[in-house]
Amino acid sequence: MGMPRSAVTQSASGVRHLSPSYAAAFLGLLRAGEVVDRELDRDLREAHGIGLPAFEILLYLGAFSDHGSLRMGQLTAQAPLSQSRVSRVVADLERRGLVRRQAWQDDSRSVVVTITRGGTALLDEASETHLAGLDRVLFSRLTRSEVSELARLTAKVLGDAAPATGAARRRALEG
Amino acid sequence: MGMPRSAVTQSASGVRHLSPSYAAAFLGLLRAGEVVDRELDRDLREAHGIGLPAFEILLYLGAFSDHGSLRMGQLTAQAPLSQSRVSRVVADLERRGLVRRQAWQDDSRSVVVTITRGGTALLDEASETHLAGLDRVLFSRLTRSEVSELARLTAKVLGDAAPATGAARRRALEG
DNA sequence: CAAGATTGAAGTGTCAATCTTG
DNA sequence: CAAGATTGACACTTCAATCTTG
Repeated sequence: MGMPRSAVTQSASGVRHLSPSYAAAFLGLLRAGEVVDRELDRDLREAHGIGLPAFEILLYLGAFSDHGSLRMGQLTAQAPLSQSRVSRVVADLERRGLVRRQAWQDDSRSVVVTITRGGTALLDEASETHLAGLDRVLFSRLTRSEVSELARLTAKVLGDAAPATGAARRRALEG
Repeated sequence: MGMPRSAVTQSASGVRHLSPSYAAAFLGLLRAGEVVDRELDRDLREAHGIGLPAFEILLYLGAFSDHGSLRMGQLTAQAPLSQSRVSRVVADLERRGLVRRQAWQDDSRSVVVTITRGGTALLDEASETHLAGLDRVLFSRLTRSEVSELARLTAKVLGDAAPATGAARRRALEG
């Protein structure tokens, strides 16, 4: 199985390497991901003082939770960040008064994170920045059907393997 | 211009956010890039003690240069790394005896990096690891035409903006 | 002891300042 | 002063150790 023989060629020096088309797909995927990530992160930092990871956490709390609250474990499951990273980002958000942390009633080992009024306000503003950035670096460059195709291809690449923090994510989604 | 209105919807809480299809393309691109990068980096580190950035530098020297030599500026232009990062990686490679650095004859401000015999040997081995990893995480999951399509879409996203270290890259390619 | 979360140490990367040569 | 490269200080991220509660 695996890649067809034509994917690999031999350079003058004898080193086996990828054919141009395969190299373009590989390098393109890595660099496009980097560029989009970096640009959006920079936009948010310059305009609102928070990075993309912090923005995503506010977004999960503000837009994809029932009452603006999620436990740390749930956040770790959704964000493509390690448990320790989520912990540090949330601690920073709390320092800025954008979220609140409190022990969970049912099991005080868990910590419930709740977005504050100020956090919601920042989220609203930052969402506009984020959407504008996405349009600029990604969506304005593709047709609607190309967006769908990109979604399909990347999903296929990701396959079963859950994004980034695979094991932790799967565990948390089950628990 | 930009994205169609259908790309943005309004959640119960009133926050504007991406429609599922657009979110999938965005998140998919970022996470697929991260996963592929991370896996290939780990493969190389475990098997050969060098990361993906160092591997790419050896590859440029060993497979895509005329006599195994390139100036620092040329390396910076090709690798998606900052000038300072290239400097540190090359310094590390020299410590391990995989490359050699010497002042350039024509202009001793420049440094010429040359891959050593040991570096070439490591490159040969690491290339096999790298190709196997690429097959596992990327190419075995896509058909040949999907690989082409991914290359086309990511190139479109990258557009004029040169990958990562845009300005530096363009400057160096001209000089 | 197991689960949930935090923290210390270390790796990796960037920006800005610096050093050297033209 | 400008160009090429290196270095210092700092930011971000992860792994492993730790702390607390069940």
